Amino acid sequence: MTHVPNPYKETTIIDIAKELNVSKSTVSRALKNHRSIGEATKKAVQDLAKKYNYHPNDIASSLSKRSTKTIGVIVPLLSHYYFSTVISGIEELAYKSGYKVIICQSAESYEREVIVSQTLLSSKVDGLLVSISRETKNYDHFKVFQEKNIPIIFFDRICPEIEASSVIINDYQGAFMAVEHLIKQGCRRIAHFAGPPLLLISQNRINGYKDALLAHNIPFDEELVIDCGPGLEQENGSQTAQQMLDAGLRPDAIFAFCDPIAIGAMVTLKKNKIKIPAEMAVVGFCNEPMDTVVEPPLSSLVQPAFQIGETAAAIFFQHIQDKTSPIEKRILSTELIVRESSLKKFKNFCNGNFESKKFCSNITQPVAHFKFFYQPCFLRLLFTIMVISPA
Amino acid sequence: MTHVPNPYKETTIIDIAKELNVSKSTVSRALKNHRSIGEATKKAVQDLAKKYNYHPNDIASSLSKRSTKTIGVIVPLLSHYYFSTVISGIEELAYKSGYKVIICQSAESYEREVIVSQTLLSSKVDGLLVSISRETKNYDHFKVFQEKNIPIIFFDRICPEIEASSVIINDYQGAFMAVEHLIKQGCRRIAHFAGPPLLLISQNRINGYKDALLAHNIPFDEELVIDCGPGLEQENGSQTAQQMLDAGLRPDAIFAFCDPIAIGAMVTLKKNKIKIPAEMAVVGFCNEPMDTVVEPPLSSLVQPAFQIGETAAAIFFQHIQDKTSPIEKRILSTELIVRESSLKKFKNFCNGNFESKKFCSNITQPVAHFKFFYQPCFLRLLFTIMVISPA
DNA sequence: CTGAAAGCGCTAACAA
DNA sequence: TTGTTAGCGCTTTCAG
Repeated sequence: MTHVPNPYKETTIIDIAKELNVSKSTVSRALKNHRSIGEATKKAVQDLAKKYNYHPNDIASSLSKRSTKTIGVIVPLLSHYYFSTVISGIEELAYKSGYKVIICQSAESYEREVIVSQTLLSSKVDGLLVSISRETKNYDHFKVFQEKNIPIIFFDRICPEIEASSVIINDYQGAFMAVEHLIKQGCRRIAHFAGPPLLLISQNRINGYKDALLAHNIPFDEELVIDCGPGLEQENGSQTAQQMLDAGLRPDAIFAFCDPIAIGAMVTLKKNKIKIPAEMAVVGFCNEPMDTVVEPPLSSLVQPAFQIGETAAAIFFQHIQDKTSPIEKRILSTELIVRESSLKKFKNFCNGNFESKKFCSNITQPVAHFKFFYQPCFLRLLFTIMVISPA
Repeated sequence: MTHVPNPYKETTIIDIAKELNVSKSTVSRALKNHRSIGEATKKAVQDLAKKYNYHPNDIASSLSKRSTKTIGVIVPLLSHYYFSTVISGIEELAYKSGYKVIICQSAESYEREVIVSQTLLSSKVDGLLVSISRETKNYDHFKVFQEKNIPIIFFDRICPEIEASSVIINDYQGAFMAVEHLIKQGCRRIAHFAGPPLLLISQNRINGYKDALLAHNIPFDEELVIDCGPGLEQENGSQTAQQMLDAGLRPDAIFAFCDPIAIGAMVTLKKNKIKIPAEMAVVGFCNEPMDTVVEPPLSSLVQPAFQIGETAAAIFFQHIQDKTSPIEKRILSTELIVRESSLKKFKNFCNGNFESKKFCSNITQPVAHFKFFYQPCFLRLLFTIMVISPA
């Protein structure tokens, strides 16, 4: 009597085994092309699997292998270009290695971060890649992973308290370059629209900002470091800029924690008829696509999102391939993209080669090559500069 | 002799059961607060679980319950604001119901779409939410889900061949409204930068475009429907616009398939010193944040991404709660947001109330209320209009 | 080259 | 209120 698979039930290796009068181990092996299985049975099994539209049950396999081939990812917000691009980078590598990716958002909430990390723990992810929420200051929910020997890699917004692998960019250097660039443009009172104070990246950027001033003998003015409050969106930048103006502050440049804030600030400045960059230059951070759309185009620092994702994933694979592989802290260098929003003097930029060293005099780390990333912007820039600020 | 849990092994309900001299079923029940368990044992179990840092193994539970409490999502690209926002909507509902979300990108590739859907099948997702890739024309990989009674809900880019639930916006109506609006602005030669031809949304938008022309006795000119080639990015819009100009075509308006294309086109127009909207008006589709940043701000049609995600998830929950619940095809209405890029005549917009009926004369579906969505843009618009095109 | 059997950790029907 | 037992579908040692 032939075995008829129940149409309301998924076909399993047992169904195939019965039909072929072999054991389920044989089927299991045949299905994954195990070399110790005879060609004939192998083919028979595979054909029947196809015929019955068999799909392996990864859940069962995970349970028995004690590995889910899944990477958990926690980001603050998915709808930020930066984070979704990081995820693409992670996914790309994961995909190539046959890993799945479960993505969770903390929505910038500590509480939710704890909950989703617990979910991920229960889902038995093989590893965790995280960029922490801006509220997080207790890290116990991450320590659990380490106790269970689940590799955890932080990216961008890393965790200061935990000894774990991480991949970040050189925020200090980026901020330093941006501010030094502004100084070379002739700016002397440079405001910084700062990021969420708990985040290391915010602190590093402030430090880069301060040190660049210091390096150029410009006194640091506490008043010019302005907190943008909670939120990293355009409206926060707009509000902060308005508050600044209302307070009678008139810096000649703004270095913003991130691009949306910079763009929001630009909106306010334009509304107040302040000329950018002539009266106030602006530099952002992240080099988001929007930067080339706003007018004038926004100078910014590259955060190689895709590469950051890839790197984080690569470190994860390293850890699971070699359980003893040491913690790795990767620091990617950043790059300053100069666009019109911060370009007061035209002459500096005409001679083709830029001395990157000049831009980063007292940074020990290797310096990113200073170059024009987006060709067309240079052309447009020529044009616009000559028309708008003939200086 | 007390049972000492192996530190190299996760604590399981068995460990707890042994230590407490109860059965593992009791532990299992106590852990989920089953009412038939005595308060005393319940507390003992829960305390010990905490002490041992017990975390349930969802894999085992899934296997035994034959449900993973997981929703699979396939989107073309994560790094599009639209899709990541849809996912946020899905996640929000999923999260509230204790469901996980596995997100996959097809990267606009048919081949990859097939592979990830197979992965999701093997992962035993309880349901699948999909927006298909622009290459997809064979749908067998989705039919498998239906054969296995796994609910599948398409959103935005739905699947014409499969009888499944779906949530889309009224693309036809949106296109109609956009084009009618342009006509009311005095435009007579309106070009359409069309989307990927395989997608239903592209076709619907073309139809809306055609019918609006028809309704206003403007002859349809094949030449003015321009394919943007593969890719929905800014550069595609730029190139297409340049090709159009090079071909000697000078429409007085462009209605683009999506915002990045519209913005790309605007860049080219500006480069060619064509005044927007005076010489050429532009309307996009999706109402992305960038629209308010570009100059002049871009008119567009709202695609309520978050709500689309929520709705798709809601339909999924409906399906799993009631296996027999019928297929549901939800059509959300869209809304035209008028900004400066398409506002040639000021007078039309001064009297407070807009007659939405006028804007959608021959559409049977209920019409979205035509209103200003983004207040500040109206103010800025007043200002700019008066300065730039005093008409 | 193939099979038997013992799990992986949890659930749930049935029994007590 | 609690325990017994039989799985869920697959992997993997060990034995043939």
